Amino acid sequence: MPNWETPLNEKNADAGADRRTQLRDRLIDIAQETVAAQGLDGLKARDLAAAAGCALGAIYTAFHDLDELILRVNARTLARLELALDAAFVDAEAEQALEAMARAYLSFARKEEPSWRALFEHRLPPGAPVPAWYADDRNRLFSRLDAPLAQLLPGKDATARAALAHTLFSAVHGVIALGLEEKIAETPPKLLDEQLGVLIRLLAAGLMMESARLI
Amino acid sequence: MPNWETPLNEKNADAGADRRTQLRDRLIDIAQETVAAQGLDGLKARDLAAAAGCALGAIYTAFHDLDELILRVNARTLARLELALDAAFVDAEAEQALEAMARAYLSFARKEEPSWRALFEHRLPPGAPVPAWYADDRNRLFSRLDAPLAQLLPGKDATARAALAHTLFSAVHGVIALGLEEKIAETPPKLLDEQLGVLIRLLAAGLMMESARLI
DNA sequence: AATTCGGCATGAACACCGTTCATTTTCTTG
DNA sequence: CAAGAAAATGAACGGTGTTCATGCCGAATT
Repeated sequence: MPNWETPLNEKNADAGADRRTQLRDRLIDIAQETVAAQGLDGLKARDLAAAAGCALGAIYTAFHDLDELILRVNARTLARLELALDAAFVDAEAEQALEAMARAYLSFARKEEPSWRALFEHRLPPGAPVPAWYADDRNRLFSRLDAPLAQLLPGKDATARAALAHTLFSAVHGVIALGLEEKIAETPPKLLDEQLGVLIRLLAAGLMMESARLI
Repeated sequence: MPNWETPLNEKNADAGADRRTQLRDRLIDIAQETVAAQGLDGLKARDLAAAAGCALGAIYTAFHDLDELILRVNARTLARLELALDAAFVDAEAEQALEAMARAYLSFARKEEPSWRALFEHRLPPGAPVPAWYADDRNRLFSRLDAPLAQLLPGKDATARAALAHTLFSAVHGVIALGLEEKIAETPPKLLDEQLGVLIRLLAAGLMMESARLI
């Protein structure tokens, strides 16, 4: 058991910890590039160690699992996705904001398809709980829809709005996920653009009606 | 290369082929049970051979791959799903039929969650084409929506209707998939029921408006 | 400064995976 | 019944993630 409690008075008391986080970051960087280029299945412990210039076992001094490393990579992907959604968020009309975010989501999925797929392909071992920091990162995604929905449905309370945000996001995700999935249908890009527009038009019409009913 | 072209005049000329298909069916049966109980990851070649009472190599006399076996298992799952959707298809009002099918889809996903997940978790090796027989089985799913949509939108042509069916199915699938995905949100069952209802109400309202516009 | 000592990086080794193929076994055939 | 072809077998292969006895190195002590 290391002497964590009494760090010595040296200036580089926890130099070991520094090198640890340095290695962590380097491994996450490389894993991120690997996943972006070859998908989750392209991530191999030995290749990763070779690319990072460290020993195979060193990976397991920085992370408990490869799963933990993958969650870190996915967290970064989520952060990039948030940035992409925010960039699309023109706070003009609520309806247009929702459409812009849906289009941005499709655009991101296309541009970073392997990384985006990794968000949903990865499963932790059965019984392993999702780390709180990852759940938070993910929940922030849905909250992006909150402001437009509040504008569109002022009568709804916050929890109902959060549930609706989740539902709308899931619906858009479903269309995009199955549309990009070549195994399911191989939808031509133009058709997918069009069908996403159809979905949004249908949902928007429904929201308008909902809004009218609540008034 | 076996002498397929000239089966001999014996009564059990192709006894080998019979035993082959017999073994195939037995392996699919066992794999189906395994996937239903433990998910795709629970399917191991050695366990499968042991359960079937055959040699490890015998699996590869019946199937080229484990992937091929998995596709067969998934095809059976698709067939059961089709049955479940058909059972829910009360051909009364189109809107109610669509809702009933969505509810039946959620019910099936809950009752056979590991098998249902296997439909979407499984990926064939990169570059491998999807067998035509599997693509057909999958396309039949969407076609279930065609009749209600035709009733609801008589103006739309068949290809547009097929695309719309695909879109609606995908949206419902997205809500159910992310709702059942504990990694994403752990939606309480009652809330998921409710949100599926919300989605259907929104989409139905949109379809009504679409229908009105087309007339 | 020499010497001990403790903690950490190391990569060979382990358990397990899907897949193959030399060997054995089985069956058909002349 | 013998000879040959055909098919089943499971040990072996190459690959995976993970572990842990080993040796190294830097710090503390005499």
